[in-house]
Amino acid sequence: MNTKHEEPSVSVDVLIFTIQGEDLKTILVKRGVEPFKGMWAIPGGFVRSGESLEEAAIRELSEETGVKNVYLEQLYTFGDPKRDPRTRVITVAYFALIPSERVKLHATTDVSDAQWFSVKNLPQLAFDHKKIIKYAKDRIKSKIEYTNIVHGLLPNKFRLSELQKVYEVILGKELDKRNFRKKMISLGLLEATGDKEIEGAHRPAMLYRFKTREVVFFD
Amino acid sequence: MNTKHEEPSVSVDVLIFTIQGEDLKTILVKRGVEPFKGMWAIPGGFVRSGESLEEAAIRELSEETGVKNVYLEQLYTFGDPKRDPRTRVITVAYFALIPSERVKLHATTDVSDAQWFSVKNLPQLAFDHKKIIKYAKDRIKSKIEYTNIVHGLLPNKFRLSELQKVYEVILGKELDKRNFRKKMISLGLLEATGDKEIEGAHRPAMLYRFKTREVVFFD
DNA sequence: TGAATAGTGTCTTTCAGACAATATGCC
DNA sequence: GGCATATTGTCTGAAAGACACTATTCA
Repeated sequence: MNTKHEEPSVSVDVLIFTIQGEDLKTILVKRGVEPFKGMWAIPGGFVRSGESLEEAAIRELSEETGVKNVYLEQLYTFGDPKRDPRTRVITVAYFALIPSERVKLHATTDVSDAQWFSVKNLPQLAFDHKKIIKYAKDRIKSKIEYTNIVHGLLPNKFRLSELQKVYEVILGKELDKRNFRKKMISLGLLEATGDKEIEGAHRPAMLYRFKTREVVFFD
Repeated sequence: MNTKHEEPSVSVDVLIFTIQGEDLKTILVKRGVEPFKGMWAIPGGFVRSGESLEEAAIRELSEETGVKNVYLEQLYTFGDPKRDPRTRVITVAYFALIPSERVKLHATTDVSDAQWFSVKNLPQLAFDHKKIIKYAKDRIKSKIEYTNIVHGLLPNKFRLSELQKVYEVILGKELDKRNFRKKMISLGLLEATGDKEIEGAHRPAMLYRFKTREVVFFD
């Protein structure tokens, strides 16, 4: 039997998400090299010899944004032989969630530009990256319904109305305030900090935090 | 910046599951080559140059069992640099579900043996395969709760009591017959075939089938 | 008629969802 | 006092879960 295999290259792509205002946004980089030179793409790079896939993802994330210690999850591995028109590249996609306050961008050497884009309004994308982003959106959308991963998108302390807004943006629909708060409190994953946030000419809000930043499944 | 990357090898491992009696079982092969020669392992092999990951998984599945057209899903990609003690191998794990009636085994060239094992009673395994099997069990366990993938473990027509047994084996607990049937029927995914199965000295059971073998999410 | 599995209904509790008024702080 | 956001409870309907008896077939 033929067990020959020409070795494919393996890359890691990292979808970096945050919430800004009414939008779920993701970082795209303008490619400085062929193929698809000049087009927008998900940040990524090849896996180095000593590093694990997750380490590679953390490295890419750090190169792109400088942030560390954020929520990171393996999404899916895309390996269609024609997804890169030149050579065989299998890519392991990860997604990261970062709080909007920590949003910065680093310029890196092999990209001529990097920018946040609303996922509702994406440019034309290199490779199969459109499909990958859709896959990530679907994963996040379903997973905030039965886990606490939303903590990745929020600062340590937050108002319940901020939390609700994140859900509304990701689910793409408005939620009832009373039912939302009742549900969130009853899950037992939040604790009131005792602090209040004074933000304007109105009643200040109690600040909450997640008891744990570990992933908890509920339902 | 150093973008050098020594190319890792990429393999596809396929966890093949079925229900037999009271057990969830999976196929393991005895390795005929180093590393871990003589130990049991999940069937797998290297991805060939022209084929997609899923095609590679289908090929492995077919080599191992001869079955085609079964439920197949990408599980996770394992890429720790030390998971293979000799060379760098990144493996994309898939799992397949096959109905117990279609259980057969093919001997293949690079294994000296292949056998079904209850996942409750596994031998020592090569590589990180113990972890991979646990990951698959957890995925199946959670996914039968909100999708119809259980159809992959059943023949076309089946008794509701068979269906219930599959759930009980995978979830590891007994279920109430009346509530189970009420729930299954109410999901609207089943249809009565009109046929009955006569099996012994007792009332024959109505046979049902899934309206579709596509994956349907519920809840 | 006995053995074995199939098939069925009610009650209670829990959770989701609709819905609106009062509270607090700053200006 | 006016403005802006925070905070809170009730009712209803749907679904989950506990629970036991009758039906059918064959030996």
